[in-house]
Amino acid sequence: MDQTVLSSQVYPYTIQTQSECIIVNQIDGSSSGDGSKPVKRRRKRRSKGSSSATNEDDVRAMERMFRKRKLTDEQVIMLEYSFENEHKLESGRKEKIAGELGLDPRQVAVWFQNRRARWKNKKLEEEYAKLKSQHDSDVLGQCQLESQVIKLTEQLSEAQNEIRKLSELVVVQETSTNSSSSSFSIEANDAPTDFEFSPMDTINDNIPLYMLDNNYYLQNMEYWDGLYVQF
DNA sequence: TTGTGTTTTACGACCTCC
DNA sequence: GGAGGTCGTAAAACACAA
Repeated sequence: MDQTVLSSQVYPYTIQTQSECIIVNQIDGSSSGDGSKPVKRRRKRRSKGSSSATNEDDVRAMERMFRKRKLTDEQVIMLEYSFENEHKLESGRKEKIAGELGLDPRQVAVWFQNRRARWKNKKLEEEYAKLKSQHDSDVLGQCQLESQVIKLTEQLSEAQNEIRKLSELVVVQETSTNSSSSSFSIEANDAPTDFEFSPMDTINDNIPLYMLDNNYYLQNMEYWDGLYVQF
């Protein structure tokens, strides 16, 4: 840890302390200057723009870098409290907070910038979780609907098979009946509407037949594939 | 103790607004 | 043009498992 810098908890750090720090590290790179743990020499930040930095710029950058240290719990609590009230930081407020907490206004500004970034990330995570939950729920609903479709399709298929069997049975009955004295037809080209049936006859004494338009129909019939068939 | 992952502090580059 | 914003990133500080 950078003990030389961290020993000063209140901004501004003395230039002397910072300079000592810089000098010690520039000369040695392995000592903090106070006999404590070695201080890692910080890598110079890469520059996106022009690389024509002067030595003065380097020194200033080093001084700025060596200011870094953790804020105290009290400072963080007060900053959080302030952030709760207002996420933006106008100039007067920044100066006021900095004065109250003994921080550099620049530190307050940076803290708010970082805090806004964290807040935004948190919001994004919450939004993502919400959307994911909704999506999962939708997928589940879709699965349920699809299984329902499969089930109903199977039922429909079974019903169609049943209809086909009964249709064939009716045709067989018709054929056998036609060979005897009574004759009737179950065929129809159009579905009759608004009619009333009354039992007129039976097939094999147990299937009732109904008369309409001089044709015989079975009980519980439905129009199916050009025929009236019973269910 | 050390390696590693996460959080915090700080900065540069770039953008917008007044 | 300056102040203050976001974004991306460096590096210290910290937590924690091995």
